[in-house]
Amino acid sequence: MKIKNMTAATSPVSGSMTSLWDRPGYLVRRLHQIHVAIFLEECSAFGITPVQYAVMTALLNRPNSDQVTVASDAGIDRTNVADVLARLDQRGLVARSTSKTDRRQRIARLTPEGERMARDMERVSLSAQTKFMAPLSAEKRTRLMALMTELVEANNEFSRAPTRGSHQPDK
Amino acid sequence: MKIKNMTAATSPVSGSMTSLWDRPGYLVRRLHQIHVAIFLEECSAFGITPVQYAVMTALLNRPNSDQVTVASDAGIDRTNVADVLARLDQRGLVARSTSKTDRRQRIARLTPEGERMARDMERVSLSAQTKFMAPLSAEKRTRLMALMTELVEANNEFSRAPTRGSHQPDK
DNA sequence: ACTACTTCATCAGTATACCCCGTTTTATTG
DNA sequence: CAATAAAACGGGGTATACTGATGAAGTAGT
Repeated sequence: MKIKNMTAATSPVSGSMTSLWDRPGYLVRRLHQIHVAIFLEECSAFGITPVQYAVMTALLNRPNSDQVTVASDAGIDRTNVADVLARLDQRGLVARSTSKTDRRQRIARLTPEGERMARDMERVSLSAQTKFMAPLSAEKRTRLMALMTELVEANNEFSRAPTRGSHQPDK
Repeated sequence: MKIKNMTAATSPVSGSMTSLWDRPGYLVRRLHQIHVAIFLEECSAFGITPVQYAVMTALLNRPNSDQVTVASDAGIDRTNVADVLARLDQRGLVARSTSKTDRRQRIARLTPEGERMARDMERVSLSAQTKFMAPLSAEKRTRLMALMTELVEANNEFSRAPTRGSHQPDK
């Protein structure tokens, strides 16, 4: 095909010529896009999306959580969690009930099938990670993970889905 | 606030206890989430989303492109570009017409208002970038950008919206 | 106890992002 | 040149992600 460097030829633009590739937001969006594509391909046998898997993992680590807790644990918007849980419920992977101590809360937990599937998916989830990070050397992978973690932690408050909990015992 | 390390206390889970924070996909998703939130806040006066801004930038750099070219330049799915262009068209920021040389193609270009807004947005776009990357030192910012660029380039093929062009004259 | 505030959930609405499928138009090939 | 392949677009469908509003249930202040 060879369509290379034709921007300069066809662009009558004057000054800045800002490339999208210089923008962190563009790179982050593309990275997200790529990861979702790889994850869906690797996990096509399960028909589970990355967000659904995050929710299932959150419920695996802390069963019987209300929706706010799940949202916080999984880093997902409150409103969205309800939709995701409804889909998982409909597939029989999650069960929901009203809390007895606080009748506002809806408590969610994995069904036996859901728990089994969550554990089974660990393998393909790992292979998706591996495939995603494969182009980088081991050292670069470690550095990237550290930088992303630092940036997410520092900017946590800006998201509508801030995690209130701890992923680490906090040194 | 101080809600720390309550996972271990409430989780009856046995073996693996995989934290979401160890998964690159989770970090990438959160990073994307956070960036969108910051961008929308900084650019609230314009009412433009990150994707819409990417499309406008693509049209600024290469006017009169068909939708496939815009999709490739902006790193967006083909189907999605049509929706975004329709919204920008409706707001009078973009004009569309059928190509004379290939009647399958719909050619898009910025209107004068669209071009003015795209240029005006450069300032707020930059401040959104700055705010997003602020928690990292200058050196770390550079490293992160380099790592993300490398990973996007290497994994470009896996995305549904691979860029066919070049952001660099290629070496 | 009554009011005011907060919290949890839900609904409606918008935008992104992708899929599959079908139609039209162009390009290719036997 | 006709049959076939390929490309561009659109429609229909699903899932994520967030805003704003509403209502229900719990908490706190007076």
